[in-house]
Amino acid sequence: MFEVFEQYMEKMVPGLTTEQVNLMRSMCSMKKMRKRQMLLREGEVSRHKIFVAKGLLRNYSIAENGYEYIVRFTDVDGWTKDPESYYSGLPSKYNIDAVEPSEVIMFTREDFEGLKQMIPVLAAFSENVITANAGLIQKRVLMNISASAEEKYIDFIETYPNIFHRIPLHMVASYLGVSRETLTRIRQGLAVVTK
Amino acid sequence: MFEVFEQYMEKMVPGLTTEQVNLMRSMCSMKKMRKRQMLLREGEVSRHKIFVAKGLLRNYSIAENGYEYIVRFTDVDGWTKDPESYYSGLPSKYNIDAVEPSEVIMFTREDFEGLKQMIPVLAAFSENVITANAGLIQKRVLMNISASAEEKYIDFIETYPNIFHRIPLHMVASYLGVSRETLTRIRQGLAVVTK
DNA sequence: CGATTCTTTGAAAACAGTCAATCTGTGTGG
DNA sequence: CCACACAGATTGACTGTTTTCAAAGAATCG
Repeated sequence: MFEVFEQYMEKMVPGLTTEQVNLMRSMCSMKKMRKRQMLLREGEVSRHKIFVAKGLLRNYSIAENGYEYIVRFTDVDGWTKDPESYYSGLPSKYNIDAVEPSEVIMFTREDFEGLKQMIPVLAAFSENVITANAGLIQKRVLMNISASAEEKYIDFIETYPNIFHRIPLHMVASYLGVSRETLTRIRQGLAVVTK
Repeated sequence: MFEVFEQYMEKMVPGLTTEQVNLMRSMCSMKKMRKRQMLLREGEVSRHKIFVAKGLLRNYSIAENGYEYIVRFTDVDGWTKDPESYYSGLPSKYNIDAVEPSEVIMFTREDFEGLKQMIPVLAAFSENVITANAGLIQKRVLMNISASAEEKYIDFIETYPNIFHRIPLHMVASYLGVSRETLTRIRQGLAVVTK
């Protein structure tokens, strides 16, 4: 499982030495997850940076009416956490679970801070990851406030071509903030045009 | 103008020495902005971290139909940039301008990276700022996909009590992704209840 | 004051959500 | 191997929210 992370880090952080990788290995925890298994529950504190080595995770919130709203998917080679709880140390309002059987590598905040002290290039890299994510989420906000349901759907399948076909339709709907039924109709409208 | 920044840094980064603050002063650029003055135009590269010492900034995108969609406000003691362009070095798709007469302190990416090397606590602090912002924007996405126009408006005035009364209604509408007219009607509905 | 800029109003139309029923595929246990 | 349960997807009718368009009414600023 760690090899995926190792290759990712070597690709993303060119100057990284073998000793530094081994240091990271000694500080991380690994976890295999079956489908639907939870990694963070509402009420718990998000204490880890989570790297996805295999599978697909989702961050979601459960509303009072029981509906699940998906705020984020994290595919292989991506990082996730609940930034709010991670930053504040307060209980999270979100959940994280596995959409597919998955494998993750995790670092507690304390350990990762220590690693950044010991591996200077890691600090810059870490900020880059978060900044890149911020760019993506800003784009998403823009779609949310400016686009129709159909445009949002098209944008989603273009932005995440490797995700949309792996998840059930109702999760796409939940991610877009659209009802299942509306999404069904949108897809049929598009299918006619495509034919 | 720098005093605001100095006080902010002393509050947020307790261990910071006077020499380190002076080092930051020597690396920054300052700018006074009149209302509507642009700080980043679509097509330019977002090269700076921007700290707001006074006033209020907005990040927005201009759609093909000419509408402006506001993806973010940055009040005093906040940081902004276009993360996508800042990260990639490619031209930005967004604009940043001043909603009020403002004063900003800016660091180029190169200079800030250098400062982080020289001031270790700065790296951790910087990541914290970005993480805290990520938490806020995640909450916003959740509102976007789960809430009605009225709920979004209420959430906005609760989340940003110091911003909503300083900006024209149509900017609130633009930020929420709602038409001006709808927002007018929502406010009147709420006003009746309040009376 | 005159010119923007901003806000409100009303009526019609488009859009998306809800509800209830049905359909489809998948997998499990008898 | 079949029957059944279950999760997921679709359909139609209806309802409700939000947008659009057009016009007019405040408010603000030089």
